[in-house]
Amino acid sequence: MKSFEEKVLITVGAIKEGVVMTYGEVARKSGNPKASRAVGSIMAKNQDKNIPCHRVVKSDGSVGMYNGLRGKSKEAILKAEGVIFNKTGKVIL
DNA sequence: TCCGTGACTGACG
DNA sequence: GCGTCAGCCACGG
Repeated sequence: MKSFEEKVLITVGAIKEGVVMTYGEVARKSGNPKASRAVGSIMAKNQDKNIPCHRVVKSDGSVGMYNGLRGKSKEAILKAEGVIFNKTGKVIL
């Protein structure tokens, strides 16, 4: 039985290029819909090289607080990935 | 085992 | 539409 942490890492790692997923969705796929907070916590403590954390955003589509990259905001990265942002600066889910 | 922390979410005013 | 509050969960010490 994999730990919730493992499931989260796998789920996030399975996100395709140009696609974004909310913490809530990741938590749900990981088996705990209400563990959205835990998802962020796990990532923050365990930023896996193979985990495209930048493809994970908040439930409202905003990029969240991720600042693991030097000055590079998630928005710029996601745009490069092909993700479309609306004029309010939020990702199209 | 208990406590603190955090890249969140939903509800309320 | 925005700010605030409380609830939720997993991990490490």
